Amino acid sequence: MRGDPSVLHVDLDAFFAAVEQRDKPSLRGKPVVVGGIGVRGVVSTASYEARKYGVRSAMSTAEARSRCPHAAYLSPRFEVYRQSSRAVMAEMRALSPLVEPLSLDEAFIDLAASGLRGLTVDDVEAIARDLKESIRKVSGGLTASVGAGTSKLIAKIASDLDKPDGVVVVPAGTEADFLAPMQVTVIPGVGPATAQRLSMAGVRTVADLQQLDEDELVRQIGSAHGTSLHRLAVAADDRPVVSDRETKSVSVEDTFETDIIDRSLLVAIADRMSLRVSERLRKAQLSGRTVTVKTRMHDFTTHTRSSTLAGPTDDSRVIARVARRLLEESEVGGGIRLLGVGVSSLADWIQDDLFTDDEHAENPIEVVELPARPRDQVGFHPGQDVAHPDHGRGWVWGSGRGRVTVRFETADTPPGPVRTFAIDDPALTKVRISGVDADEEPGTDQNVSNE
DNA sequence: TCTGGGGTCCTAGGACCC
DNA sequence: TCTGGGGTCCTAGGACCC
Repeated sequence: MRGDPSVLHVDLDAFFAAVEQRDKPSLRGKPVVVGGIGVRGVVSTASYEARKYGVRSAMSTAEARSRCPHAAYLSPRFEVYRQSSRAVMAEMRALSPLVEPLSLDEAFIDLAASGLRGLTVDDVEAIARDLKESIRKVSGGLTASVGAGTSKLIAKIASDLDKPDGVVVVPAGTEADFLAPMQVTVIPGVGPATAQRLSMAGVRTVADLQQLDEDELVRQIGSAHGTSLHRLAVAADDRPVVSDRETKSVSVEDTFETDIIDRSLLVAIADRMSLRVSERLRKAQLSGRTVTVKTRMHDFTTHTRSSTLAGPTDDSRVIARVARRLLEESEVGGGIRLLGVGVSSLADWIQDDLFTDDEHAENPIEVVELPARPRDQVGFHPGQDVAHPDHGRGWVWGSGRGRVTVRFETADTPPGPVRTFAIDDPALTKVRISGVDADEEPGTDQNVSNE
């Protein structure tokens, strides 16, 4: 354990909402809620003005609306948040080369890695205030809260104590006493289920936890969790700050406004998800061997099915074909509220031409507009790709009674808006996307281990 | 007014191998 | 011919985080 409080945890205050208030002056000083705005939406971030009404992260947007009807409800603009996040992280890296981002709005900084030694509480406070000032400058006025201590655990907990816009430095040597009076749930990793188990053993505060025998703790909550929690309770935390953590999985999922029973629609959605997963793998220069399909039923029970290939792939057609097979094996029952496709067992190298298709690798998605002949307008089926001059590219969600419903994709909110057209609307043209076409049999079966 | 989307890590059982 | 023990891989599910 280090002797000075040289681990910093930086947390941007109400990040998504703060960015929206920064960019739209009319929202400043007013309640702002960023998250899913549909019927099954959930709050990502509430501004401090909205929190006064009891609006919280992870709350359903419906509940947020009933608590604070006059707030502004906004869909997240991830690309904008990513830009600000990059600028803020760059300021942190100017302070120390060892920065570990935890999400867009949070990171650890190890000051020892920049050669600073024997830092006093005053030194660290001054560094933290300078950092907050430079963050404010590069981000157009965003505030951050900073915690500092001799370990990640202490820094993380400290950053939460004086939000927003605060600085809390915990002196070396005072860590166990600092933690003792707090609820066990302040320790990251102790959620509702663990708290419930601990409570049955009479443990509510960290002080209670400090008294508990390690063997007893392991019996209550399992070996890995018990051992680490026993150490964290007495502030024995030597986890290093690690930059460049490797990605372990890439996935896409979507909760539908209403449950879906139609298997052909589910297949069309799974194909698109496979395409998006493939695009993200390629962008990150990754490939993976295990494809997982996730389904959430109407009653919220969640199932996963996975299949591991003989070698890694980033090919949308291979991913889609495995996803389809896994989906076929999945129960649809009374309807599915969520579908997801993911790839894991990642390698940072890509299986070469032995198994993948050259032409496809170079042209992962190609959009070809077909001429709009009247007879092309009939026979829209779920998943059929279409284009519209005013709305861009989209795909058929459903059709019937002379109308066709199209879902348009936008860069920031992938499920995109849904619009309905007359089935003979000449502006709506059919489009073909190569890549995951149901009728193309790619014939790379040797890639699938258990076929 | 029911519960997002992107992840990480852990557990447990079965297959399979030595 | 009644029965081992360890290691690794795969699958499924669950807890947790932001």
